[in-house]
Amino acid sequence: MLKDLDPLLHSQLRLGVMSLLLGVDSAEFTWLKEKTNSTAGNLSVQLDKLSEAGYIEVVKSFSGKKPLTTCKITKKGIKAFEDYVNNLKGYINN
Amino acid sequence: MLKDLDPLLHSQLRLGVMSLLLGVDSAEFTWLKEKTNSTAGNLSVQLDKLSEAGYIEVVKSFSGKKPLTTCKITKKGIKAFEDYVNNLKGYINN
DNA sequence: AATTTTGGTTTATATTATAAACTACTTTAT
DNA sequence: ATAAAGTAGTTTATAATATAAACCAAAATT
Repeated sequence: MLKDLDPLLHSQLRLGVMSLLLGVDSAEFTWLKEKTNSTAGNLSVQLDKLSEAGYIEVVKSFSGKKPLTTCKITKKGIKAFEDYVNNLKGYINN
Repeated sequence: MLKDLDPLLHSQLRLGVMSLLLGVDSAEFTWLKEKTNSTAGNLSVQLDKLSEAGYIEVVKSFSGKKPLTTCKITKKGIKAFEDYVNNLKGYINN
């Protein structure tokens, strides 16, 4: 039967972020912004949501004197992503 | 690169409807309601949206004296679904 | 020293999803 | 015959979500 899709992941931008984070050790805000083609505001909000869900870890530091936001997917995030993909397959495979 | 996902299909209920319709010649409202586990109101609204986009065809008739709503996916709908799935793969494969 | 750029956050608005309330008719029970 | 319950939906109000506009602080550029 059709399983429910995690609403936190069923969002183009958040799914894009998670997909990108799966492929790297960690990623900077500006890199994610470029890769996802999003606005800074939108990305900021969505990163917060993923972070509050424990799907990613966000570290705010400085690169010299400029703020630097770095994101990393968590174990919980990887699991959620895998579950999401598995459930999604019920919708798209056949 | 990550392609945009058709917002009309990127919705659990509408995607579920389309997925179900792909597997049958046509389907009744009540069958879709059961299979998708949705409320009648929500389903009604989402079927309208799919219909207005030309992704499905909705025929309202009678079964004896009871109203009968029948849905069928269109060529345009099949194409949109296929495109959606292909774009989605960019997010979930790797 | 004014302007632009960088790297964001906050907040307001537009869009979307969902459920509650309603309509219209039918069937069943009294 | 009529009241109550069921069927098959639609309309509308509300809750949730996504998105962008406005903003902030510091740094770099002209």
